[in-house]
Amino acid sequence: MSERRTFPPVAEQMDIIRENAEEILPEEELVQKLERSYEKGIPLNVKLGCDPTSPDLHVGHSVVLTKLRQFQDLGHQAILIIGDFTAMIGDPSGRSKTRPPLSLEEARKRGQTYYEQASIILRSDRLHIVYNSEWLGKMTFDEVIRLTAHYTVAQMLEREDFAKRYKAGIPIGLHEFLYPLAQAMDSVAIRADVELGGTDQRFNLLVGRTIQEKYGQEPQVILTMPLLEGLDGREKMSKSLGNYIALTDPPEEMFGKVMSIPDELILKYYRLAVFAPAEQVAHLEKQLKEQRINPRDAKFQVAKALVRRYYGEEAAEAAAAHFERVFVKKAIPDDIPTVTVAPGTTVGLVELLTQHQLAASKSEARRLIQQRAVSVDGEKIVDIHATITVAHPVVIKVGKRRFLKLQPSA
RNA sequence: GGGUGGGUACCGAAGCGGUCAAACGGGGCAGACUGUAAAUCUGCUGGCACAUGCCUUCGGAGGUUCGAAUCCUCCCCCACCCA
Repeated sequence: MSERRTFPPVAEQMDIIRENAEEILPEEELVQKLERSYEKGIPLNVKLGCDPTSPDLHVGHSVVLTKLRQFQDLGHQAILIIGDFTAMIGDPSGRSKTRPPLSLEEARKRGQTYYEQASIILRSDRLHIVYNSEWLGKMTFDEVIRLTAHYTVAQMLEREDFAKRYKAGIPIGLHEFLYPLAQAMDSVAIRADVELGGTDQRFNLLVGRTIQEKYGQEPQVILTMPLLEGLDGREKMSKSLGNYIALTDPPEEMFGKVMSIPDELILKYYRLAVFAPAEQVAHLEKQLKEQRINPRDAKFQVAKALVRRYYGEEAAEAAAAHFERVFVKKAIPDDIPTVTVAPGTTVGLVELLTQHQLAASKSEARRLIQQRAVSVDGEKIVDIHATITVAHPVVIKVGKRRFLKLQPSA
């Protein structure tokens, strides 16, 4: 922390920082902070808090993580706060439901995974990881009371999701009011200069400013990033809604998921998930608008770009080829799960589907067969009593994307 | 502490003694179609057996009844209003 760092000129930094940002509040303060940092050679503390409730990071998280990475690349100090303590509260931001709280231990464990996955995007130098139980866990009751005295119920109810829930008669746990305050204490503890978050974090981030001031610090600047809709195109991408692309999804999966987003989201994904340069986004937008490119092809391009970002060129090509093959040409992919069985074994199709997780239950397996979703070696099977004898390799297909190969053991 | 309205399948929400595995919507899955795992249309959507059948489910525990998601008792939980 002590060695002097050099930074690009402030104007240049601001251009990068503004890229894709939804809101920077207040922008002039950020410029001042940057100027001071530039002159003194001291990096800004850029905070990102994460709630380790769901250990799987997805493309939605990547939006704000990428912004943090940009700060790192500019020479600033990223501070990733693992909210192991706050996870016990369960952040209600943007949700209309109370979240199930987590034990400290469990939160720690998930925090570790979070960190591992975040480092797919972040660089490991200029990065501090801290657990907020370190300071929040030590606060005494009277310290907590003093903290809460800085805010009023009416102020808390300004937050949209609280207000909504209150109006709708949906419970709000008292502890949930403590969440923004706890998060604000994180900013105090690490002396944050800037805090990043999604737009749904706006309120919490602003509380940080107020509280920092109350504790005698210069308030942080807040920077919010747009929220990325999930695959359904309506709800925010989230694990619990299952509409997400995980950072650890294999290339083909990633590709396919992008192909399933509604057409209207193509550009947004290009911008926020791929973080493509503004000119390229503009170019694609123009092509789409003038109908010089088929939306399918545009989506194809975005899907490829996303896979390329995480897995490189080769994987991107392969994933594209796979998609082309399986979904456009409806052929069989080259690498499908294979089970070896004793040659000549005869099994009921229904049993087979359930045994290998191609169907959740026998009833479902039957339903699938009746709905003409199951084929064996390219032949639709409609008889629920069908059996299969494995004399040579047999390929079973369920729906569009579930395959299984039965291989007689040699 | 008092009052009122509630707790139904993955979610929302009807049902208020048999015709209830439970309307309807969302979600999910499948099929058709297509430029895609988009959109649209159609079907399916507790489990087991499939021939009619059986089992589990409507906050929990008991009870009434030939028969309960529906009635009664106690309990737990939630919201709102009053104090």
